[in-house]
Formats: sequence, structure tokens, C-alpha cells
Amino acid sequence: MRRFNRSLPMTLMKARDAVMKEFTPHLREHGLSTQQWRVLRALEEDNALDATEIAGRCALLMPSLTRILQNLEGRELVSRVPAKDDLRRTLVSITPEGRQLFDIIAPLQEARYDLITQRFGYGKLELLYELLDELIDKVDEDQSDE
Amino acid sequence: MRRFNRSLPMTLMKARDAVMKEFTPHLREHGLSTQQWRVLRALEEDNALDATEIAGRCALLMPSLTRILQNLEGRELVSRVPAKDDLRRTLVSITPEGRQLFDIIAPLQEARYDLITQRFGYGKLELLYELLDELIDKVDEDQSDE
DNA sequence: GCAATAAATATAACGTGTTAATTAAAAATC
DNA sequence: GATTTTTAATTAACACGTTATATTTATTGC
Repeated sequence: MRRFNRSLPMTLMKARDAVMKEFTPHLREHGLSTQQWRVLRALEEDNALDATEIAGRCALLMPSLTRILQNLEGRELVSRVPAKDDLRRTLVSITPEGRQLFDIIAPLQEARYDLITQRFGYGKLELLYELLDELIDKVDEDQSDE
Repeated sequence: MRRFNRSLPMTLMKARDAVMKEFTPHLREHGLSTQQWRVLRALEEDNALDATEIAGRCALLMPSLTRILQNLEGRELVSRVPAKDDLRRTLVSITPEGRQLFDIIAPLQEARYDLITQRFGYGKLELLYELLDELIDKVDEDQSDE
């Protein structure tokens, strides 16, 4: 049996933890989870998205997103309105308060990225992205032979 | 602002999801979560570990592990006995039933790894491990300058 | 030896991950 | 145009992630 420390999922998880480690506390200071932050980022980039679109961009499942949006709406960081042309859809927007919070946190995130880029090296980071994208792509192919 | 699809944590998470995607259902068929499976794997490799050691090897926090061990003990897949020389510690062992379940699932996991290795390439997989280990290492260094 | 401190584990509380089931609106079928 | 089928979002239920707190046993310092 392959040794336990050669587990790809665990290595990926640890890498993610290491990358996030010094950033998450900044979020907590403002009462945000990493998932809530992902949603705010997505809305800051493109406002007025429906829930399904947000779930896709943020890699969240709908039940999680429902709770996250309820939470953020309660704190008036986002607002929701039913889409006029399709009442099943809800269009979500970031509020001025949400944008204000985003503007406080975003520079901290950028600083973290800069530090990681500097320590790990730009070239290696690009290579890592390439490998991960290729891994995701190849592994996600039709699995009918399994 | 960096584009949202160039988020390292999200890319790492998606890679992990892609790798696990076709394996998790096998676990679910036997009522196991991925975390419960990690614990069984660790105990199959080295039996009679204390909780702190398991938490370290499985990258789990103690509160999560407590619940997991209670669950696995209730299903008689592991057993717990206080350590004779230190009553604070609990030594956890995999039971014959646990080992039996392990033996059913382990080949499925190996098959999954083989498929990924074949699709992605052995060399690239090794390179990816190296990069991830180095990323974890460099990013975990003393962060006093941040 | 005994009080203070540290360490191992457990509990509490809240948010998220995940699968299944539900509700309401739109689209498709007839 | 009424019925069936799809789709978007929510709810339910249970396990995990995370921080803080509590409990019990070892260890340290006096």
C-alpha cells in the first residue's frame, strides 16, 4: 500500500491550508468565512449574478450558497431581488457596505499573494497552476472505463 | 485585482475534488466519509495510535477527530483503550471488522490512483508532489515579516 | 507533598459539505 | 390550454471545520 504521506488529496489540502493560513484570520476579524469571502469577491468582479452562477464561480453547492446568501443578506453585505424575466432566479448584488468591506480586505489578500509569489517563485507558481489545471482537466474526462 | 479564476486556494480545492470525485461514492456505499477513511488508513498502517498522533497524520483537528472516533467506535470499526502510562491518552486500534472493511475499499483506491497516474503521467505527478511539498514548506516558514 | 501549570481529550456553538427531498416557476408536450 | 417535465432555489438531516471553553490527568516548582 502506498504510504499515507503520499496521498494526493491530503497533499492538495495541506497546500491549500498553508496558503490560506495567514489570510483567514483577517477574514475572521471581519466575521467572514472563506466561503463568504469568495462570494463577495465574485460579486465585486461581476455584480448582479444569479445564485447558480455564483455557485459555479465559487465552487459552492447550492445548499451552502443558500445559507451564505441568507447570512450576507442579513448583514446587508449583499441584496437579492427576483429576476424580472424568470421569477425562479434571484439576482444577487453586493451593497455599498459589502464593497466597503471588500476594499478593506482585498489589499490584505493581494499582499498575501505577493508574499507567496516572492517566496515560492513566479515561475514555479505558474507551473503549478498549469499542472493543476491539466490534472483537473484530465481527471475530469469521461470516466466510463472505470 | 487578480481574476477570480486565478485563485490558488480554489484551484487546489478543485484539483482535490477532481481527484476524489470517482472515489468518494465507494466510501459512501460503505457509510464512510473521506475523513473516517483517512483514520482507518492511518490505523491500518500503524495500529494503536493516540488521538493526537492520528490528528497529525490525518490533518484533522481534535474536535473533528473526537466525533469521528466516537462514530467509528460505535460501529466497532475501531476500539479505544486508555494508555496505561498516561490516562489522558487514548490508544485507538482498528478492529478486525475495520480491517475487513479496509480490505474491501483499499483496492478501489489503488485503482483510482493508477488511473490518475496513467492519465496525468507518472513524471508529472511526481513533479506536482514536489512542487506542492515545496510550496507548503516555503509558505509555512516563519511569517514574522508579514 | 501540594498548588500551579501544562497537556490530552472532549464539549459547545456556529458555519460549511453533502445527499436527498421539497417548493415554486418555467418549458415542453400533448 | 391543461398536464407533465425541467429547472432554480430552498429545506432537512447529518457529518466535518473551526474557535473557544471545559475537564481530566501529568508535570513542574516551591
